[in-house]
Amino acid sequence: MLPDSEPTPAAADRVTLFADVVLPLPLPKLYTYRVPYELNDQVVVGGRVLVQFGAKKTLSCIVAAVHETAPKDYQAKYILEFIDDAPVVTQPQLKLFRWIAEYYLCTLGEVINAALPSALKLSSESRVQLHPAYKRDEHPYPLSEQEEKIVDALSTEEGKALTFSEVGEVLGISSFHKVIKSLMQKDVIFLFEHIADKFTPKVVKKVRLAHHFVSEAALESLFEQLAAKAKQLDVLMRYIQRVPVYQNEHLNHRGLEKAALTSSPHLSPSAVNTLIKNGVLEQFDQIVSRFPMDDDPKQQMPFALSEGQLTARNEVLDHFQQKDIVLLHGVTGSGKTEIYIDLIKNALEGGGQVLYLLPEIALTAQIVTRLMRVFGTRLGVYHSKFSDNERVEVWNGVLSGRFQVVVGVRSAVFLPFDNLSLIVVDEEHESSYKQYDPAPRYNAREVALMMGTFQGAKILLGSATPSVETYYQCRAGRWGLVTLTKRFGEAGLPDIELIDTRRNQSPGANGQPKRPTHNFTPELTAAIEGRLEQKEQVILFQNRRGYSPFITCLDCGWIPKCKSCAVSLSYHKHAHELRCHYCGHHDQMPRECPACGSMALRMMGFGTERIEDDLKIMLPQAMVQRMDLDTTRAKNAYQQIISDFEQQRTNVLVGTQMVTKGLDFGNVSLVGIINADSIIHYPDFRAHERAYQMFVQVSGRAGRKGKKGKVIIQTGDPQQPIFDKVMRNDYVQFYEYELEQRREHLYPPFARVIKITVKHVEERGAQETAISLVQELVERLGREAVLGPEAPYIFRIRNFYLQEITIKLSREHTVLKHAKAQILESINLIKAAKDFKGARIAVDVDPM
DNA sequence: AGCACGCCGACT
DNA sequence: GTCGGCGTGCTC
Repeated sequence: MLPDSEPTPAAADRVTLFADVVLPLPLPKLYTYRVPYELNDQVVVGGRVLVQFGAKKTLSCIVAAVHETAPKDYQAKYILEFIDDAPVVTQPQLKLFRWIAEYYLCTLGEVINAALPSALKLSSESRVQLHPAYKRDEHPYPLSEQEEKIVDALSTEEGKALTFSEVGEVLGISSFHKVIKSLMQKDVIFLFEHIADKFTPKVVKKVRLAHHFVSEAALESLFEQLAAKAKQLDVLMRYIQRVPVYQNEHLNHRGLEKAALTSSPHLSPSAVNTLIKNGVLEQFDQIVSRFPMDDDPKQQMPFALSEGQLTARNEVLDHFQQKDIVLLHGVTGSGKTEIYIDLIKNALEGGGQVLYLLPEIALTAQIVTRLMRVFGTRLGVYHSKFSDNERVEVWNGVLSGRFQVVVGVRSAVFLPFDNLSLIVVDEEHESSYKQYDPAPRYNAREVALMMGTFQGAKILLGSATPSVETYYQCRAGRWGLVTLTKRFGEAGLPDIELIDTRRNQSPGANGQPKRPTHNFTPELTAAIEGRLEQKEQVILFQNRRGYSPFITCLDCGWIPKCKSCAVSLSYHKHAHELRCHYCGHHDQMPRECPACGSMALRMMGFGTERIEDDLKIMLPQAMVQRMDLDTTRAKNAYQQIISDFEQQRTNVLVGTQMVTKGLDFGNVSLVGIINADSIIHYPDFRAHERAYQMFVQVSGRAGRKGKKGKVIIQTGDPQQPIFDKVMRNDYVQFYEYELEQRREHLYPPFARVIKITVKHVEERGAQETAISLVQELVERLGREAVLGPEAPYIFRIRNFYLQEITIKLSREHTVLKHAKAQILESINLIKAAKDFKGARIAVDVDPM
């Protein structure tokens, strides 16, 4: 920066820079601000700046571009402040984010919002301060009691400032705005915006021996002085035991965590404090990483790949010579993880970064621990249960090069990699790679593929049940394919048995088949019992949580429904309440029917809670644990359940989808699917694919480490062709059948699908908006490309009525790009028309 | 997303 | 007569 006194350069030399910034708001455009001349050399693309937006708001945003073109139609405002001197978002990231926004039809602001840990998004907070001209004694207006309190609080020191919430605390009330307003009118205080970095480093309290005691003589006399103070002596002894101060004064300087002295039961915390007070120990703070650097890195676990794994690894490497993308199709339990680890090591030796993506739920301690053992502190983990501060540390660790390997869930694709050489996408078929609700509705697998292209990285996709789209690319020869057919350690694939639940059904009073009243067929019960006797473990899969999906009044047929969604309320026995699984609304369980007063309320259908309950009654010796959304909400609950099952403290695990994914237990010999029908009957072109994947994946949990497992599938319709393919374990046959279906009905991979959802508080509003939107779309894309509008099965969620429009497009890139522009145009047209004001329109590219 | 501007009902 | 409801349009 130039000092004020220096003459400014001649006008001709003086460049005026403008910065296009991304605001953290869902606005379609970038906004152009002017760079103050003195700060020209400070502006950095990817750095954060502070700007005034609108009349009131001060926002921090990311600089996306710097140029010299002054906007024609308006006067650009000045950038207020530069926050970073180095980019927080790198150039490769910006390029990727732009691609995401373009491909998934959302704004760059939405991508940035999803990408940055919220601690990197600065927030401005209003604060108040005493007016510099205010003098208490000379002030003309009288102040109220509350106003006096605020003035007192602000007068404690020069320039003291309070946030709004602190003002609320001082007053002890929450309605403080009036008081602030009045004080401002009287010119007692003024308001200003304070920008706070939300990231807080982790600090530990440490203690060390005061400098002048670090000698044998000094210590001896200290011990004499403390001879009568046993508690203090204990503390001191422990300290010297842990920190050998004689050997190395430097060790004393590094000190010891205070907690190490205060947490032990026979050491007195107050004695520690007394020592600090008397100057024997010094207390100090140290900033530490949330991911501790291991002082002595654990031994690298040497492991040898089996012959089959070795061959597969070499095949992958061979393919990488010509192709950038390879699918590793390995049956469950074939040991794909070891191959990944070997390839990651290989990639790291070449000096590049590695990203290892996992679907949300499979990110178990299991895999992380295995990777930790090999990669030690070079490994970063990025996970949805991480706190914001932890995320920022991983982000910065990638930027600084500390983390060369990152294991993470879908949002890990946003991390600031700039030199990726390998991306592993494990369980590539998983739908949790696709973000559903807030935009950006991206698929991390697709983003990873694009990232690979941009950074020249190789991509390894892995799955036992690859998505049809992926397998199609391999068959077409564009991507490499490596197949592992043998299970690791000679374990055979499990036997699969179908049990017909209809056969077990007694006919109802009028001869009609009743709803199933049993969730366990005798075959399943006997099998579970048999396995428990053998001290083996069992996994039961039921795709519904809660106790029962709905309840009904036997006298009048009343069924409780959610007041904001078109679904019945599920009964949760544990909480004894009715819950909506779509909006979270919950009601008390009624004692009697609110419609007719009858007491005959009956639970209908079976959720995981009920399976757990019934099993405990049927087989009291079984130790049953349930794993679903309700039991895994706490931060470590998931891990706890897994480790209990792993250590065989529990022997039956009942759960939803969670139990199907990536878990790896040695002693499970039986897997039961309680009700397969609910999985198959789903109104969606991917229903069969999803069902196939789910059955094969959950079956894969049975029988490992040399034991042959068994799978029991309960269904009311054993003739379904899908069972045949699951039982033969013939992926290729499934694929070919499914591909023909897709070809015939023109679905992916033969077409690209874009789903548009129109939401409106009124049913008519949703319908009319959707119809008009379809008209616009048909005009631009042709009749055959546009399907709908149609109300989805659950046609109302959170008080919004829904209408869906499905667009099918040719895969050709230029056509696709053009079509997306047309779609945006249609939507903007509809949004601008005032008849459709209340409508919200969401676009989902490649829905899952 | 906010927030200001603006045009119609229930209050002093 | 005003206060305030929230519809719509703009923010560099």
